[in-house]
Amino acid sequence: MNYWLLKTEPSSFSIEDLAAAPHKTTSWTGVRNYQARNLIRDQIHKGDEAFLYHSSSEHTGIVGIVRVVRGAYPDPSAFDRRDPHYDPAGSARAPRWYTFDVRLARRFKRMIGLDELRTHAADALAGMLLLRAGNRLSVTPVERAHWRFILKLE
DNA sequence: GCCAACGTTGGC
DNA sequence: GCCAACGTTGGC
Repeated sequence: MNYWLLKTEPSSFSIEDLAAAPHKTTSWTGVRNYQARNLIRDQIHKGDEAFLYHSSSEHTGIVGIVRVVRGAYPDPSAFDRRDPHYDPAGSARAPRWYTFDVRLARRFKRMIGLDELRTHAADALAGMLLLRAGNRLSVTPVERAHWRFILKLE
């Protein structure tokens, strides 16, 4: 089983939105970055767990945990002309973009802020991709040791 | 294949 | 809103 970190902008989709969704489940659509696509398509599997991270907001940080309930399948939003993430380059036969489904496992009692995570960047969380300067990848793997350490911060 | 221009991400 | 860091595009 693998661990991940998924970024979302709470102004467009927050953990509150996920909590209110049917079955507390959503499909993680709209990823249009090849590196993230490859992770989704090749490495994210049913049963994996991921931190949910709120980015681009007043308070940025990890707000909870989701579980992958369905592995990769072609992202339908890429085939929808009216969708802002529509991409005519793909086809049903040769899909370019993938999605997967997650269900809310639990919300943290408190947000573990980016600033707090950074205080451990040189030791316990050394090498964590989220903390690397200039990292913009919306889907990143999380090392098991980092995962455990962050859980203890809560 | 190079690289400048452009668009996006995301912290601040 | 600013801007640094990236990724993508497209001319050559």
